[in-house]
Amino acid sequence: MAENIVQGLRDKIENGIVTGLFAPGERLDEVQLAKRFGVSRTPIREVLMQLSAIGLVEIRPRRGAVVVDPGPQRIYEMFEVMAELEGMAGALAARRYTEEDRADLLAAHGKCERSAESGDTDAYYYDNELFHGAIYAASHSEFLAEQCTTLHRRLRPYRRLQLRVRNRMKTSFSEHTGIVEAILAGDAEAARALLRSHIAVQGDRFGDLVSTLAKREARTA
Amino acid sequence: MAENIVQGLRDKIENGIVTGLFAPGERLDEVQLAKRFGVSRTPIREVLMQLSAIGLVEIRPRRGAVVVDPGPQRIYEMFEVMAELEGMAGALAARRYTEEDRADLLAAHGKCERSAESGDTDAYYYDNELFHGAIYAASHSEFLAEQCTTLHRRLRPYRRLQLRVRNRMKTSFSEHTGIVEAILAGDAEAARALLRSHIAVQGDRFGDLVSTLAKREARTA
DNA sequence: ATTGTCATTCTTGCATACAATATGTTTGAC
DNA sequence: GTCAAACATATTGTATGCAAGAATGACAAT
Repeated sequence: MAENIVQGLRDKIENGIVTGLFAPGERLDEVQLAKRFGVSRTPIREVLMQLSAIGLVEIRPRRGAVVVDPGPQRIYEMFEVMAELEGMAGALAARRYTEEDRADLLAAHGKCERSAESGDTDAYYYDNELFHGAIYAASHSEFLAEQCTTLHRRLRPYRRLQLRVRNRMKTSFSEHTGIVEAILAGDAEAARALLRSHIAVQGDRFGDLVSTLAKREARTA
Repeated sequence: MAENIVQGLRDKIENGIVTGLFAPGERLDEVQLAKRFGVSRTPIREVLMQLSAIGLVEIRPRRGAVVVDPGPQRIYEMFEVMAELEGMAGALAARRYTEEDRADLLAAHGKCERSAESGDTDAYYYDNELFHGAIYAASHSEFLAEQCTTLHRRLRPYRRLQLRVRNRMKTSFSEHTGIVEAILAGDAEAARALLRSHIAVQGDRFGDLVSTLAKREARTA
């Protein structure tokens, strides 16, 4: 019974938020959650504080915790920052990647190819995470990798929504190919530019995102 | 007696870490802190978890919390990311600033000028924060501003050290001038480049940082 | 009928008690 | 004399209890 309880709970609740089990705006009652998971309120509180620090929930003094519901504007901003950080990771990776990094990157890219062809969005979603993780690792900046991973996690639900847009998966994969080429060619600025536009929610994609959000909003209301 | 207790404690302990009252690597004993601040262990634990989520302390299961001691490598990486984010904020600010932003930026710049001339590093440190805050605000990206502010806080102790290096304050101020000009001219890429090199710990400055860190290390040991 | 106020209830926030684990020290055996 | 094992102690992790504040509902007054 190490702190595993808290850790496990954190993952469960975080996952619940990410997958929509806990809807944005929903109130997270401490005793309810405690009963639900068969623990006391203390670990629940600690989990909620952690999630609050990450920005997934908001704790209003004396008024409990609610799942944060970032508006389209804020989600756009988050993607904007993510694009910049990923671009940076790509640029660093292009300059610093080792043989090992190269192998990992190609392996992840291969996995993405297979799941893209099979049309399995869930598989692609997972392999896509691997792919981006490989880039973070190749940047050889631990801090940057952590920042990217954290943001990636926070954006998880919205990325998932985006994959649903028609053809987004195939497009995404073909963008990956260009990114891999740029990195392996050691072209830092090309890698940066390609990753930026790969992540950024630009043009039509912003509209797609907003409308998908609206749909989900309607469903939960 | 709202959640002020936890909030107040968080500021106190965070500040203690930042100012060196709690040295890097120091163990943070829950009962000691509880006695010291006249509260029970519960709020202390909550504070420690929050600081852990921010990355200021590390909590090892069953082994307590210690003040994180990032090595030079990691500190360098943090500045690297900060440089990129500030550059981004500057670029956005150049495109989006309003009349109000312009006034705030110039005001902050003026304050920096006065404290730089007076040679007061503490005053300059504070005004410098205002200056950068004005840029974040002008970027009109709340999320980016939050990220920048958080990182800025984490890097606080090292920035302070840097100001001690001879002439750094004057150099910093003259760099500010260029940044202001680029932003107000609406030149996004110039603003980005100038801010990047303003923040980045490049060339000699990395050596300065490491040696200053080593000095401090020796002092606390 | 609507609105304002008061009271009750529910929930959070802090403290304290209890349980479990890790670490350090001591003792015994080889 | 040294190493290992066991026990004791100290410290973290979890539960529960108690108090204070906020939300909700009811009742009364306009």
